[in-house]
Amino acid sequence: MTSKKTSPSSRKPTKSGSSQIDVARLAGVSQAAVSRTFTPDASVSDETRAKVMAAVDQLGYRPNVIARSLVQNSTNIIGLVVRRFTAPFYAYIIQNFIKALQERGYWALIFNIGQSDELAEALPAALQYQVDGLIITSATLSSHQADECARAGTPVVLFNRYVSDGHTHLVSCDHCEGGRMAADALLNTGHTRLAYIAGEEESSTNRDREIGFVSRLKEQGYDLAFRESAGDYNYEKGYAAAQRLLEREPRPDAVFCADDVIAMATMDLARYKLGLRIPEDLSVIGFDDIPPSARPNYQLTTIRQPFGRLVDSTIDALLEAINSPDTKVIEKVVPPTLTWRKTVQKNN
Amino acid sequence: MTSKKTSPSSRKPTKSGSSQIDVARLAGVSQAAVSRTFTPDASVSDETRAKVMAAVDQLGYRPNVIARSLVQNSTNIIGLVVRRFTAPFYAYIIQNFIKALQERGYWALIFNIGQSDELAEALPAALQYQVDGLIITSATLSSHQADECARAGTPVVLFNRYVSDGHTHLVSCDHCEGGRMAADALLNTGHTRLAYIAGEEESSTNRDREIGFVSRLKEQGYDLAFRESAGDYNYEKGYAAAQRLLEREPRPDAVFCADDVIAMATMDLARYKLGLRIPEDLSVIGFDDIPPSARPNYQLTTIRQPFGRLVDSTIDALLEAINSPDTKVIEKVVPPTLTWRKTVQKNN
DNA sequence: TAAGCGTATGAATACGTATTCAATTTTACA
DNA sequence: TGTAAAATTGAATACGTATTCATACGCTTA
Repeated sequence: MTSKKTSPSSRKPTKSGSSQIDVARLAGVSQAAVSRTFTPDASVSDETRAKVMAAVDQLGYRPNVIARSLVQNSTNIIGLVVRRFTAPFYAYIIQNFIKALQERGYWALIFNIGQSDELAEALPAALQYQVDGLIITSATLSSHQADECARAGTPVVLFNRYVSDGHTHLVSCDHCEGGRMAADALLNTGHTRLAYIAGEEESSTNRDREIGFVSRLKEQGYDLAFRESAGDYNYEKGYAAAQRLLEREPRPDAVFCADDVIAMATMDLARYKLGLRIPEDLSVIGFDDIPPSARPNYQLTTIRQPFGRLVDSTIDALLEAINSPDTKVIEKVVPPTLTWRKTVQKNN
Repeated sequence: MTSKKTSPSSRKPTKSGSSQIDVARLAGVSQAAVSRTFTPDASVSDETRAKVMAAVDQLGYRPNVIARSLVQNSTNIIGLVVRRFTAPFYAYIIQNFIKALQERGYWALIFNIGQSDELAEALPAALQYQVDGLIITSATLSSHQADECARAGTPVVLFNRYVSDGHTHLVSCDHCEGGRMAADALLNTGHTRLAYIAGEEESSTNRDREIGFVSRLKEQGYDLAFRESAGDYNYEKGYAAAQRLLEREPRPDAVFCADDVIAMATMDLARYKLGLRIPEDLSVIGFDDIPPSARPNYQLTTIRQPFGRLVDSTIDALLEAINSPDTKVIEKVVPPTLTWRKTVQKNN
């Protein structure tokens, strides 16, 4: 029983914790035996396993996942690049991602970016951490960045950004179709003076929603009579935009808001500042169907992004790409649905 | 130039990416030289650094942080154990944690738990990932769990849970004091029939807020005339609790809600279901001061938890514990402030 | 009892990096 | 120009684990 190797007590003072070697010594077996005890389907006798576990308990040993990751070339960590963290829709999405990943044995390393271009800093960091895969929400990958990921062998799935370059996996709600559904909902109920309040102008989600909305109006022989821009998906800015919109004469009789938060701001302004009745004096339709939209005093009619399907599809796509690296590019577009509540006037 | 060592192309097919050895070969230097090029303050000549960087560019090499973590015994990852992820207050807190950590060179590995007892699963996972430290929100650490962290040498800071066992670092808002402030605010404005709507009964935050509120009432010679419980920090349950509360006769003239979400639900019910005016017919005071409370149609008077100070203090405490492991137990209690808006009647 | 085969085991090696140590080169100063 | 000091370099080693390979063991079957 030589003691040439460093003992736990002679390590750096910061971290204690024993290794498989320590366990092996105490149990009177080899380090390999300890490793096998923690490896499913490995060949270990009940006897050695028992000896090992006894030593494990005594030392309070816990496997070092970092070391395992190094040799197995897989961390079981998924990088989650995230913007607009506190926006209700994304708060739900992110939580669902994390939960769904955990259920499949992965953990989420979060990269919070303020602006889309901060992706340039987050991406290298994620790759250096050897994440098994990457989910990017609300930001676009430049072709250079996509290359970097490819070189690192790290699969990426874009969430709710549609960029069909034939190289990047993506899962997105069909925002364009959602815009069309909103148009249909308003036209079929007899509205004629239609308005759109935009969210973040630079985002593809905003663009697609507007394109779908306007193109359907044209198809039916209508024009977009009013347009205002909040400039961001944000209650305060939405409130201000609604104010600019509704002080015009004549007023629109229906407004499609780029998301539910803006829609709620519009409703609050219309009702409590301008004294308008909804939907009698003004119809409002939103996008997302976040939980607050169902509250009694909103009862917002809105285009629903199907949370669950979006999250599941994204994770499925990512795991597929991880497990079969040569899989062809996945571009999944999920249709939204219309949640009909009480903010669109029916009997026009 | 022997080729005994495995070349990148003969590795597992899943991940490519070159190592320092590949770079060293191409640059005609030793692996140590490459390592030093990426180590701040290491001694490398401009010449070799240049050769190395050229090879790095050519190969698209990127350091493997996992391998570095193994040898340096430090991952630069902080585990963030989180509940009630989508509650607005926590969404903001979590985002701020992540941002503040990133600014200090750390990354957040998220562990989402549904119930407090799921900590039992999350904790071992976090420790196995060799996180440098752990922040636990809205959940309590059993003494056994605290022991496990101590054995692993992983510092822990509890956020907004007060358990003075003399062993666990913690940072918390002074919820008890917040309750007292709410009581003062209502009593000083002449209210006499006071109510409390509880949130999650099992949580220490709810308990402390109520204790502070009630004890101050007693001090001033008043009793808590009404009590209802939502059972959770949640709009729908808050709405239902408010309904039970406000159908009683005589009604309270002021209600302290365990958090802003419940307060908003109470306001909505009172105004739009019962036709009450706020604050003329009913005063409402909340807790947290989340951004929506400032919206024009709420203008909620509320006890503010100082986001920034809480987050900074928590991270300071954690980094302190990481860098000087023998630091004595930190128990930082941050006082709340009163944000006076328009939901408490003044002229009684 | 002997042959045969599956099962258990430990030694050795690899993963990609940082760091110590000794040797070498360069610089600074007289 | 010579010498001491400083800066640079590469070989070797360590971090904690999984895994290959060869060996030793135990059991079944004839």
